[in-house]
Amino acid sequence: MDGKHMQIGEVAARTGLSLRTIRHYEEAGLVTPSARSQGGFRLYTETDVARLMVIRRMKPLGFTLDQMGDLLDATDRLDATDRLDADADADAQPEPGEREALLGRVREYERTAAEQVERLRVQLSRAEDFAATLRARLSEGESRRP
Amino acid sequence: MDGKHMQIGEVAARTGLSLRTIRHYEEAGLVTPSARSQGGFRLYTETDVARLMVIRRMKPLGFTLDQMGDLLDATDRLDATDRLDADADADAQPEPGEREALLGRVREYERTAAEQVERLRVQLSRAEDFAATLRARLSEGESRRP
DNA sequence: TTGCTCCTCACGTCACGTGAGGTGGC
DNA sequence: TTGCTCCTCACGTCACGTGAGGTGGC
Repeated sequence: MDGKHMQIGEVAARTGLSLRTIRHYEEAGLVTPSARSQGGFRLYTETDVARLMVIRRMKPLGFTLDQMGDLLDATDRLDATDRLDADADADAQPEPGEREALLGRVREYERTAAEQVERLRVQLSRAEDFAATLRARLSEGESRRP
Repeated sequence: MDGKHMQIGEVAARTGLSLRTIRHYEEAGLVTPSARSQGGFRLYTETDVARLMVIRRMKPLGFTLDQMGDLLDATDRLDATDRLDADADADAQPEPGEREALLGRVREYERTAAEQVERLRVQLSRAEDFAATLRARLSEGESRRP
């Protein structure tokens, strides 16, 4: 542990994800550890952990792993073209249409994300409603035999 | 359709559940249709629909179907003992411990329901957080090439 | 008879959980 | 050498989705 690379256990503790889940995300192509030890242990960087945290934030929105992978890919590419712009390396500019296509993909996800937030709000209010009903049923039941 | 019995399609429309889901809940022992037509069509009453709505309200809380069945069973029995009390039919009183046991079970579910509501709140705020990040990323990306 | 609704298998899927049996590394 | 952490299969599970092939009922 040199502060640069973490084993999967530490990553799990920090992200709140299970080892199996982290490995599953790797199988699904979402987050590949930046390195492996000679013995085959997965070694993660802060960047890897950040990526896992993004996924964790997305999960409640009900996206499939494929969709999350697609969105991560789009934002990665967008970041890459941004960096090319910053470098002002005219020869390395991406194709003119790509940037717009990427933004369009991300916009789509932003739209459905907003929808899913609404859906979550509905679920939350339903859940609160249910919890209140349970409490009412309980106090009613408890008052029957004082 | 005489207003008393509904076929599964109407129940699905009213509850927002799929036909498959309603049948699945039946397999799991949660809601059995009150009757069948001669041809084998499932026929539901308003009570059946109400039960399905309860399940729908519970779903966001992340209970398993088994737990929902257990809770529905407990509240059903509680309602039954309440009705016995009301009838004042002394011979038909439930065993003395049963009522307390049932209330205990319901209390447990009420406790975890409250916990899950908290969990949902966390998820909602994470989701909002993520949606906001996406929006920020988008307006940043859009302003790069005006 | 034609449609639409429903029926029962039964296999598929998604996101992991859960061992089984084995090895790395301080 | 002992522990603890990690590894790769690989099967299991939960809550349904999705046909396949067939029938009910206005």
